[in-house]
Amino acid sequence: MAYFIDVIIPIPLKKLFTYSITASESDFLKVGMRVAVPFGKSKIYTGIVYNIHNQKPRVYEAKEIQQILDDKPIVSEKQLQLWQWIASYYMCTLGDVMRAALPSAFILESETVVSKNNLKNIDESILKDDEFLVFEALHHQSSLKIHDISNILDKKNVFPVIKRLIEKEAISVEEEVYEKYKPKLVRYVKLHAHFSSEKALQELLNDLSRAPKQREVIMTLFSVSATTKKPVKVKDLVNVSGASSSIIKALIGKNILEEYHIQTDRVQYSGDENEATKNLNEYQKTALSEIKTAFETYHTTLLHGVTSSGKTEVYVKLIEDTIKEDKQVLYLLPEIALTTQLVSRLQNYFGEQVAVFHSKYSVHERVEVWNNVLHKSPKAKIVLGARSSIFLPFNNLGLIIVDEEHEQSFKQFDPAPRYHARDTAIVLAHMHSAKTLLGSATPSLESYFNAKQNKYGLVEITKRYNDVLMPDIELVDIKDKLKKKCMKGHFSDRLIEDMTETLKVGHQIILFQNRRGFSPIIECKTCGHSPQCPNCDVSLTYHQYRNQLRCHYCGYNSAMMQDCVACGSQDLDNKGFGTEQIEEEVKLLFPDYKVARMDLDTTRGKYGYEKIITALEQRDIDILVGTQMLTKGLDFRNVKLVGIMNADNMLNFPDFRAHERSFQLMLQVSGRAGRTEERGKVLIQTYNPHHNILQQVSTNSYMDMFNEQMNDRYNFKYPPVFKQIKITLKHKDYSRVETASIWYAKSLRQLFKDYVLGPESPPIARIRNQFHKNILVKIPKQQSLPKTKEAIIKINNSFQSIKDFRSVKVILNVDNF
DNA sequence: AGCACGCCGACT
DNA sequence: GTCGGCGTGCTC
Repeated sequence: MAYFIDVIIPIPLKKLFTYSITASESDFLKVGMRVAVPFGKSKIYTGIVYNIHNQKPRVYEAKEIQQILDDKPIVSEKQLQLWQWIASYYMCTLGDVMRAALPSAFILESETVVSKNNLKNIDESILKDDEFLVFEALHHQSSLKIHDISNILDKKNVFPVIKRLIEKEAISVEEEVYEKYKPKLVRYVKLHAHFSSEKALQELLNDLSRAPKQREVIMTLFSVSATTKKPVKVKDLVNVSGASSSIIKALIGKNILEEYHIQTDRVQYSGDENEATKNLNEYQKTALSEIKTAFETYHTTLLHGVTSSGKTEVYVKLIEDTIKEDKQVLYLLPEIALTTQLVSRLQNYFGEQVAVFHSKYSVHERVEVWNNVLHKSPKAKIVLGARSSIFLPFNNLGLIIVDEEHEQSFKQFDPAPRYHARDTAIVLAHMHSAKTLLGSATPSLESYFNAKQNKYGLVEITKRYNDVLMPDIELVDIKDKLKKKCMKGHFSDRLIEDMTETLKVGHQIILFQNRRGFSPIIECKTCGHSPQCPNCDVSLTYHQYRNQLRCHYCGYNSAMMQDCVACGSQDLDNKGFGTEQIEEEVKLLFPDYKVARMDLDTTRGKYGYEKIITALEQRDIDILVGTQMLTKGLDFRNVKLVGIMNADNMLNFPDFRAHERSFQLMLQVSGRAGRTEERGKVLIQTYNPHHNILQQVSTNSYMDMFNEQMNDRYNFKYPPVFKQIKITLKHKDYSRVETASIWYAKSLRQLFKDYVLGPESPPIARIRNQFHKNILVKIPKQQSLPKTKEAIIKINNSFQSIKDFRSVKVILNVDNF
């Protein structure tokens, strides 16, 4: 009997690939293990075993696998089920899901390594210039990677050169597979076994009397191991004894000390004993018992609690209950809200049972968390993580909490799988018969709608913790202020007045401006020219601190010019404004206070974000200017005033969710004001104070907003009333995408009639030199979603088979909001 | 996604 | 006449 396996390979290809294995390999292999398989002419990929069978492929000869990489599955059957669900729901391949799901250290790829052929003497005169360069380099270095060679030759396609060198038998190539994960080893020392007897030890100490330093080290080793009663780390021994590591090396060399390594976790929690969880107030208690009751009927419950109502404490109680039953908890948060603040808060209660998982962790750290979850380690009973943590190998989930449920960053937009972590989490919970709790002060319309439709349970907390009042929100009409000449730059007299007052009593201020950089448009006052990105259809944004013009879509940058490139005039004007400019103006208005800025540009790096938060907490900052980063569930005790510089640019954003988002954003920023005792103040500057959303924000009326927005969604057939799939086509040639998208939309219309919108060019029609076209398919509730997707896939296949359209990139985005 | 193959323009 | 551009097709 012949044996075969079907394997998932991390490339965006629909199919699984079949490889042949031996009988003994088939005994050993299990679904979910990794295998290294040859793919194409020369590549070796990591594949996940999807199934094991005896069906010989008919039309091709299956290759043999190269190597088995695990002795136990690293992916469980439940996970593969989830992968399958994601692939079919979000219309992508299993390979796409695999790429997103596994820590990159698990996905080994081969690299071509070039080395000199020593078996033959080469007459260097037969080599051409570039061939000689490579050959020469191999005299200095035993092996070269493709990347090195392209550096040496300074061109990207180096394969022809390599090919010729192989033909001349000057070099040989090999595919090398790297294990990217290396366990972290810590060096320990102990006394060598032959000094275990009293007598031998005495002799040793006598022998060492003429080497006092070494003797000292041995004595220290004794005292350290006597006090700690634990193995002694080389590092500790060096620290305590004050001896240099060369002395220890000498002792190891003389076989007096023995060196050994123990694998340790890179991520370690070192903290105090666990703190008892806090007692809940009346509202929290009610909420908790309501959630528990809701869970008896519903798999998923929405907790709608106003900002600063103490939702976290409620979560903590639920977590406590779940781990008492010896089940795992997944606590999902938007990436940016995963701060030390929250992590340490949870660690105070649950100590080292809390594991953290997010994108700023190194590949090594991620592998360790993965393994801890897989092996049901007590170190990973509670996983606190960003959206990708839904892929961890849970085997016994009891509860998933999705905090800040309304955050759009739970949805992955760019590479496939374009999944929504909140929705995937609910599916994941189902698979484990676990419960999901969604929490937010400003729930997304879809979740609140689901709760209203009785699909989810609904629990509300309407009071803030300690009965602090909701902040007082005031709208400032800047159109009026401009007319009356009461504006200083972007600041109204009202805002300046309140800022002065707040600073005087020693409180802090947050200013919110939803746009980074200094000013989005530079315009020549003489000819009206404004510099554009060469790759995208957008104006370049001026960033003052580097005196640069930058594109926020492709990252293009150039130095700021002195005069207009079109007419040479020096009269350049800034239009619009960003965080940088606000920061600048605040510094001029309040020169005696410390001002800082928090946006993408100031928070790069692993701790960039935390530095600012800590500074604010320690009151090293009086006024913080920032983008929406500020909104993410942070607890700033001393902030009493929040200023929203311009509410209009977000309200006018061309997206059906712009109003809902603006409401959420403004209420969330407002929530930063006055979180303890005193009531906070919020000033919203706007040209249009009568806008319904602004009225709803100022009166904190979620229900009004919900009802009004839902009405629009019914009328205009938008989610959550309708489902939708967005199809984006990209190509560098405009007329090509245009014809392609017209063809695509026409085919869709034959099936879905008026529920197809477009094709339309998005507001920014060209990004990274690719022209975009969007088509939107709206799906009424009664229409089958799987069947709709099938039909779209069919159309997509016919599209791909048209020669002219093959080069057009198609992106399918399910629930593109 | 890679990567090879194959067909056309611009250089020695 | 070769080198190297990228359009096209395949990968178990």
